[in-house]
Amino acid sequence: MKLGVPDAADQMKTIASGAADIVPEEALLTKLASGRSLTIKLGVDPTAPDLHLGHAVPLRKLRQFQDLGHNVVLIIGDFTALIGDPSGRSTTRPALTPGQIEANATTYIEQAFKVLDRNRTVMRRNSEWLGPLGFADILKLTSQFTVARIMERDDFQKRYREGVGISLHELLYPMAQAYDSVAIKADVELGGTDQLFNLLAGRELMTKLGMEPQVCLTLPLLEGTDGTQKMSKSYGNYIGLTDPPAEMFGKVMSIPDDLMVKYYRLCTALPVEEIDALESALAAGEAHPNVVKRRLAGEIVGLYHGAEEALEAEAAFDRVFKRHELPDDITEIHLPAADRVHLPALLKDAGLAPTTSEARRLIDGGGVKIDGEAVNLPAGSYDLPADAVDGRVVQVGKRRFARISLG
RNA sequence: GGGGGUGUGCCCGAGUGGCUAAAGGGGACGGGCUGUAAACCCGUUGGCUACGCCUACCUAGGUUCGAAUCCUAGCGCCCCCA
Repeated sequence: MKLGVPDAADQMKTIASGAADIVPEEALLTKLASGRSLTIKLGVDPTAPDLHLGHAVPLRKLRQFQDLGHNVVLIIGDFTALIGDPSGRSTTRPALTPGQIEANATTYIEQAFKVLDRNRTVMRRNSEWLGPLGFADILKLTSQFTVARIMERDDFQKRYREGVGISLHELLYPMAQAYDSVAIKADVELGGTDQLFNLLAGRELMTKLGMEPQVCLTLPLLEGTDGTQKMSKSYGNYIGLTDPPAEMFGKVMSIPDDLMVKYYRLCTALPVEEIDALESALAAGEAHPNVVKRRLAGEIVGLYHGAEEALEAEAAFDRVFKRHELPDDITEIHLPAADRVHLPALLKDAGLAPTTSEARRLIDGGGVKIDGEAVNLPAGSYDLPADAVDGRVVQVGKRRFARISLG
């Protein structure tokens, strides 16, 4: 064993931590034991402009590979984005315009390097090799797959059975992704559990073309802050990599307890043994969940913003939610002067409520405070004298604040 | 190519001429409890400076004093036959 490079079995321990499935495990062990630097592939769809912790899960796993001395090829699916990955989808994805794809790719790369090691990362775009393929090439490739095989896929089956439309081009997605693996000669490909089919397609295609097939490593999907649905911007349950520290801390604190260990495994850089210890302490009731969750939030914020910011975020959290004081970074909102202020309009203008109707409901429901005092207005009246709000902090719910200044 | 269905609010889903801004559920939001967790209880859930007004039941027309509800055309989706 070379100095500083763990042997295959030790590497395996780190790689397997948090992984959902490794197919086949022995093949990975063999590859690791060969001693060469492996090529680890991750394909990403530049469909969303902002990355969140869910996207970071495979990136973290890639980082572990890098730290073990392997090389990562990050494939921007600029060409496959034209198809739209049908994985986990109940309907056909809307196709993106090339402009959107470019913009998304740029921000993706920027954010991905918050996690990845630049020196061991190669960036490729799959338009490089998918773009030049002609119809004849595509026919040749499609002949490697059977309809029955493609239709084995859960989501295709489901959609077919339920009569939800499947566009013909969607059937080609797995093949396109498989060809990526061929193009870069991948040793291992990562993906979410919903990607297993696509990953296996790559393995099959490589075998058919006489190459050493890639190993498929799947990672669990990360549930969002609601604890049930997978983290996604469209569900509004995501924790963004670029969220400000205090917000990030708060969001982590709001995840269900049951999810803590999973988050530790998939979202932090803590050693496996330490996480195992935390898990058993929690199970035995020796550790208070709140303490463990605070640590988790601190670790995650620290990862993206630094240890100092993490401490500050925790302090800010305590100030607002434990001692019910005001946060220290309240947005200042300037509004034109007036003798009397119509509160619903003010809430809307200050961005504290989406509409005046919603603002009224919040007021009626006791969800609005001025300088910590619940606003209690007689029915049908929503006006306040100017000095009742000027220079004061208006609060909606527990986490929306704004300091108002008129003039 | 032919025949038959179906399209409701964030989602599911009632409603088949006026009493419907549209039952019920889910979700979401606000309040209580708390550890900004879960569970539980309560309330809200189209817009509007608002005891009223405006816009809404796929789209465009039409019938009617009056339509989400009836008619016509179009669009989407589904099923059966070929």
